[in-house]
Amino acid sequence: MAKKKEAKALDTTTEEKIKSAARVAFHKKGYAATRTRDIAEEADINLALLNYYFRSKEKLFETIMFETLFSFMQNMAMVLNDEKSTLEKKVELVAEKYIDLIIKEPNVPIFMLSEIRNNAEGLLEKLPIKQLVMNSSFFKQHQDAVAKGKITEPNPLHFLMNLLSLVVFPFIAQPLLQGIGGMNNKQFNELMQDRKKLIPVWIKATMKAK
Amino acid sequence: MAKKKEAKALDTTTEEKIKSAARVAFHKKGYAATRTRDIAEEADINLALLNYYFRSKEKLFETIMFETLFSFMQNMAMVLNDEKSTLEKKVELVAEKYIDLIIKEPNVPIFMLSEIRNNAEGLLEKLPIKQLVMNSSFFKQHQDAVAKGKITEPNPLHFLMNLLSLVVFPFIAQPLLQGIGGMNNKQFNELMQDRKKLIPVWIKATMKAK
DNA sequence: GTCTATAGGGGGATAGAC
DNA sequence: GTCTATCCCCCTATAGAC
Repeated sequence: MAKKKEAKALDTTTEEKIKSAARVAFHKKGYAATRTRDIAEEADINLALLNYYFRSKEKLFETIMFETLFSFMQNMAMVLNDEKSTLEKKVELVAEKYIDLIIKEPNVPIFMLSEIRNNAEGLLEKLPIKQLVMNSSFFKQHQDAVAKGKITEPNPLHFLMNLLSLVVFPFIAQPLLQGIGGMNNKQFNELMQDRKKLIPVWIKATMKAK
Repeated sequence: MAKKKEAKALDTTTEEKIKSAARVAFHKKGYAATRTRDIAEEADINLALLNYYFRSKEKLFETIMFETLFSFMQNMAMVLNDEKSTLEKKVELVAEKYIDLIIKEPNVPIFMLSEIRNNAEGLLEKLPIKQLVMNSSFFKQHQDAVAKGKITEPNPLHFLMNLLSLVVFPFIAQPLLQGIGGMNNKQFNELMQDRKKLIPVWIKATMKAK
């Protein structure tokens, strides 16, 4: 008793150091292309320690993957289930919050979606993502708006897809878009900042479109 | 002289068999997670032959990657540069054509974008993607429309991003969306079929939004 | 808990016969 | 061109000292 909870400041415990290094590596290169040696080196510990703490590369990956998915869902849930905000406000919040979030961690979306694709059943069945979305205030408000004739397309999945598409896709295609537009990272991020304001306007326009 | 161009029917030459198997494997699992042994087995040839034809896994990958990117760009160029179609018509064509294309090969978008991310400079500098888009009829028509006050947001990159986002992203997030919506593949594809008609309507709505 | 050293296996590539 | 057999490196995981 003395070692376990000492360093909670910035570099944290050994276990946390390993997880931080693993998170960066897995998010950047995915499971297959990441080597445990790189993680150990980046965490500034020995390779054996990694297995001491996490038993195997796969277990370590599962830990990181679960935390990444969980954090994503938690953020999502917070916005979609806020009973006090209108549907329009929720759209604004999703755009603003996720654009900020992804600018900080631009590799997370493609990482998540790639790895989910490799292991679809396994990963998703453990998290109650379906209920989270289908029972959300967001979905109820969408149904109301459809009933009142404020939204023409009745399928809420299209609405959610459109919102996520406009927010997330540009980051997934970032290198391609920078190639097309001749932009550096700073210019690209400025473009994404624009979208915080633009996406809610566009989404609103699609609601009444026919 | 007699072996090289005999089988052009369906299963094609040995080289083509290897490429077909490699294409499927790489598209599905990416470079790192694909084993040359799997490709050889799937192509129904010996592992040594793979190296005889392509010298290395990496060279084989580059071949597949280049062809995939080239095919994508060629399709893009054909639509964006058709001088005879209006901007609205081009939007319709992109939606229709790419949704059909991606339903047939649902792994290609995330494959392309993942691997581009791993090797951004190298892969994109070889293809004239910037000129292709920036000099396209599509971009000129967009500029015209902006000048005539028919489109409020003047940056053509936003326009292109929005179109590609709405078309491509749902496929990238397919397993997640199927999880949320409780859909099987057939139901998902039907939803994508809807979008062929819906996306042009939505895009048109965003043009005039403010 | 942390290290060094090494076992053990998998995967890419090649030698050489046919 | 195509095969079998094999090399050899690299990576994960573990044994065992401290």
